[in-house]
Amino acid sequence: MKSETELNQPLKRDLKRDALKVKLIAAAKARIESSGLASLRARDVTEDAGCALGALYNVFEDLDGLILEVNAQTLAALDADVEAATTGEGEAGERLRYLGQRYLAFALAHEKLWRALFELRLANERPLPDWILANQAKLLSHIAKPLAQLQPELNEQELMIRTRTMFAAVHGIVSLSLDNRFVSLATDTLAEEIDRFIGLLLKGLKSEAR
Amino acid sequence: MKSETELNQPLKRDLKRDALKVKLIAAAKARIESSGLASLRARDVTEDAGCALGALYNVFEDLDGLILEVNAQTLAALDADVEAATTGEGEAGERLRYLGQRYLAFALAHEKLWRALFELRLANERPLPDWILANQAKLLSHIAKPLAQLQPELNEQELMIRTRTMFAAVHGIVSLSLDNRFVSLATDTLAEEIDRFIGLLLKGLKSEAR
DNA sequence: AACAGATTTTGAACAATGTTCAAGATAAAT
DNA sequence: ATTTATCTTGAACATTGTTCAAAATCTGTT
Repeated sequence: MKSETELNQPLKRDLKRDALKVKLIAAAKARIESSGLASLRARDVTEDAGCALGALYNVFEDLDGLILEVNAQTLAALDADVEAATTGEGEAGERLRYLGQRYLAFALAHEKLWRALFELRLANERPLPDWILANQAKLLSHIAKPLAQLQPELNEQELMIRTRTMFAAVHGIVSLSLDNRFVSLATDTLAEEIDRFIGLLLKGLKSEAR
Repeated sequence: MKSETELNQPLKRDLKRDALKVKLIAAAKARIESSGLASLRARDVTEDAGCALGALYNVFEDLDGLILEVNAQTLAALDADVEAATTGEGEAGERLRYLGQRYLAFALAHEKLWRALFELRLANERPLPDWILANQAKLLSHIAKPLAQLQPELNEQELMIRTRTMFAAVHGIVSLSLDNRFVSLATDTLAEEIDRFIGLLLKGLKSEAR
């Protein structure tokens, strides 16, 4: 009635459900990648995935739920991309500069998916799910590690705040540039500018440290 | 046929048209201020302004056109607010720190209107109108002036880029903080964090200069 | 195998919303 | 006053996210 015998193999129903979930996420990701989040349509996605319109609402709470899954994958990809920048050896400042370049490179290479991370606004103040917050925290930890080396006197709370500030600053530069808001810039000039900017912060930190 | 006599007083038609424009902008501004850009509705605005739904499309190209006007007013208000930070005397670095505080204060005081500046995404890559770009340039000039004093060796092009970078960084910090307002810092901690951050940049600049 | 109960799938229908347009109202020019 | 140009109106249209009742499918039991 409620489930199969105690030690259970997956039900066929659940397999289909999972398969559909995967197909829907893939379809949504492809759509966002090529046309951007703003033009994502429930009908397009379900057609691409080969299911009925209503099926989306069996598998996800709503369209936002589906988008969140795409964003989770994007965050995971960004994390993998950035991992190399902190695992490598090298001086902490160098690693931070490299992180900045990686972040810019990812944003340029997957612009529409990357933008979707920040464009999604959940309705009625619905909070982000925990697993997305955890992914974000993991990303920030890649900045926190070298920063902690540069500023060993910071306690955990302070380190978190400085980390977030540093990320937000670089993100702001990348974001505003790709928006073409205010002023626009060639991409290699942008890379240089970010490197110079992080270098400036590092100089500031060093002159603070002594 | 096409217009009244050569030296013309304003036509009654144009007066009405202008009055309607003003009322629509005021209504849209009030709606955004209280509920945010995302929940702005053409029907709400026209009802508030006391005109028919279709009238909006006589006066503006579309709803985005109306929003652009609200954003223009917000930019103008921000400009007025920030003006004091650069006209006052004081060392250039001090002025930049003060600018950061002003920017944060404005964002906090007019959060929804301020967010609308960046949330508006024009359809099909329609470019921002020139008069909005000019407003933005004027704002940036308030940063450029003290920055030029600190880095007199920069040519105009470089100065513009550095200015934009500095704005984008501070904007990123403010923006991300207000986005995560559940997890975020208390507003006075944020103010301190921004001041410290700008101070760090200034330290970097000084150690560069020598 | 066959049946009954539970679950899922489907797509038509609904509600919300930006935009258009033809007809009536108003203003301008003659 | 009459004609011509323009504006105003709100019903109608197109697009979209979401729901729901009926049909299809799956699961456990006999």
